[in-house]
Amino acid sequence: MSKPEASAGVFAALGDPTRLALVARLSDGASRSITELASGAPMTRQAVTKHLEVLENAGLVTRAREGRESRFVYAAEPLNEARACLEAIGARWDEALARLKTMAERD
Amino acid sequence: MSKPEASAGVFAALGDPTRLALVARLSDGASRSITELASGAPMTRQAVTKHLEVLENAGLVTRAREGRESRFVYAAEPLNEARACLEAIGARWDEALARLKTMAERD
DNA sequence: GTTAAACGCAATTAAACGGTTGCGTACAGC
DNA sequence: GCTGTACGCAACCGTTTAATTGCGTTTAAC
Repeated sequence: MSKPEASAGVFAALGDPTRLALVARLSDGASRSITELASGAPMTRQAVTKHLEVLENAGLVTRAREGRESRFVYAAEPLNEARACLEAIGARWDEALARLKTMAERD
Repeated sequence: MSKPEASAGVFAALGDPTRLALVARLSDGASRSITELASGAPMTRQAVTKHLEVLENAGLVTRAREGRESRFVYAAEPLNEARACLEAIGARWDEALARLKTMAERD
């Protein structure tokens, strides 16, 4: 399982447009090399490399060295935990709304 | 609706343990003052104030001035959009898995 | 074995972040 | 009207972040 605090790291990793786009792009399950991911991005390959390292440290992505290139693959668990975290917060809110509604009807 | 890039700001706001805890705490619908939220936190009231401003700018929280105190209330929409964003990514991943499974069974 | 592609490493820079401190202001209560 | 509470503002500081640049290394391909 996961403490809510552990998800903060995942959110921080997703909290950058470039990285969020990288994750979204990789979520189709295909593995991609760094230059492949960097082509079309408005920044250097090195910058993309750093973003990928951040994602890797957050566990959102896995690196596999193949010959002369590093290929990255999406990893599902951390994002699922983050999603569960948001759903827990949303559920708490929904229950609060339900309670308010009940109290309003009780008038 | 929302562009995926818009959710990055929400993730960035949630990407700090203190702020994530604040949001979780406020998700019960109750409004709380700054000192109320700062008491028990391992930092200054000013630090908490800054975190609340970040959350407010991300739209995750709403401030209402009441007399001499600022009370903060949870706002649901941005987190729901962020949740939808994560679900979209997860769904893409699930579809990819399903495709792989189909191809494996086709052998 | 040269060459060019794909990458890693290190230094550097500007800006943003997280946090503190000090001080001034608004306001509730006696 | 005074006093103390709850804030807001602004300066400041150390650290982290995002990004660039330059250079070296590995490896595929001819």
